[in-house]
Amino acid sequence: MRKDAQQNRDKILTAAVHLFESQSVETVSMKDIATAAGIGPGTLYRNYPNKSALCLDVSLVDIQAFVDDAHDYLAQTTDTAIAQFEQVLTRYLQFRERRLQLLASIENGATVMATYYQSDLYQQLVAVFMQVLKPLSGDLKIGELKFRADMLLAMLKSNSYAYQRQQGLTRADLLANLSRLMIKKGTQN
Amino acid sequence: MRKDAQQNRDKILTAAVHLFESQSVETVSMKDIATAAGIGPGTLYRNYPNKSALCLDVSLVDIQAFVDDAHDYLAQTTDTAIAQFEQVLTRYLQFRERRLQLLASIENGATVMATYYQSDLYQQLVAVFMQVLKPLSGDLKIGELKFRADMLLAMLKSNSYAYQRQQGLTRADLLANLSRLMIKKGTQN
DNA sequence: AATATAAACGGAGTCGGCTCCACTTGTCAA
DNA sequence: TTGACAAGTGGAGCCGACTCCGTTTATATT
Repeated sequence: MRKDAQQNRDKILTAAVHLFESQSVETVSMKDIATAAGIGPGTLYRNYPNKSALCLDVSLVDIQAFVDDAHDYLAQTTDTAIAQFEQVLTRYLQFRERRLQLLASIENGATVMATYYQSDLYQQLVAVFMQVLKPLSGDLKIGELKFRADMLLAMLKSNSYAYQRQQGLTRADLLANLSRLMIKKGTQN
Repeated sequence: MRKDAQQNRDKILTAAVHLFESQSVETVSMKDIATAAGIGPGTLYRNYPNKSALCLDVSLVDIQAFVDDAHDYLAQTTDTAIAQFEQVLTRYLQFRERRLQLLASIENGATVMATYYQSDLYQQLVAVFMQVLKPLSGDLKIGELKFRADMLLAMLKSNSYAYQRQQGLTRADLLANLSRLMIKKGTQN
């Protein structure tokens, strides 16, 4: 990779982060980002095939931070299995709310999501949820556990928001419902 | 409503259905539809605020057909509860595959989805799944049952496709995983 | 039938995502 | 150092979703 190309990549990311901080993601156009980075639209698009991909790259660090935070928490906690599940879920929901717009933009991009699902980071995310689901679920084959973690992440996507839309379903209700669903009686903690 | 306005509404729907049959939904532009219907873009957009809304209207009849079909099946079946659950889910997945493109377009429109969730039709859809989930789940409060039905629908949305992306998860696997999750031992059938 | 008017029309125009390609520049071999 | 060329650039331009508004028309009233 040429040195100037690397510099441009950095400039894009910095510009995008700044713009996304000062305006809503939707109202920031790709042209705005290119201009702020001091480059042309063509260059922007050679680095990122579409807006969703750029949003994903901007968010990567935050997603990784969530995963790391969850690992730290799980490494040192003495909470019950249920409390761990609820704790991790709560943090995930908080993270999602903080990055609502970026995540919505990412999740609307079908091709971007397809590659994201293949990524190591997404597998780490799944692994975190598998870890907290495992003690709740009795003895489950690994594939089944993975399925449940995957399902959880799918239903919490921004375009779903089962719990937000269903008027009057609070986060506490969501947690309670999910716990009840995932817990096999007699096997927790 | 003026008579000519009603006629235009009909023409739009007919034109849209025809075009969606002969090309992919994505490649049909709103202008194409307007032209085929013999009206201007302005008129099209007065009837449907966006493409997603039009796609939803085109799909309404199919969704209703699925609901009716499921009701008919449930009214006359003697299958076990598990078989009923799998039967209804299978038909739903088949319906979704048949209308993949339309549903994807609908589900990408956040505002359209928000109103769809409020609609009677969506409530009917939820009710169908509540009906097949109920005998699997032991005694659940109505709210909890509704939550699970909602969750199911959310995870099966086109932009999720948990099962398709997770390479090598067949429809049979999906059914098996969901059954295992939803069945409370000792209460099925 | 004539008229007033609200309802509806349609197409020119805006805006944003994205592409294409003629041009520039960093790099490396000689 | 210089020349060749792959790598990279940037902006004009396309296309499609969606809006705005001056014009037309159905219909209710007289």
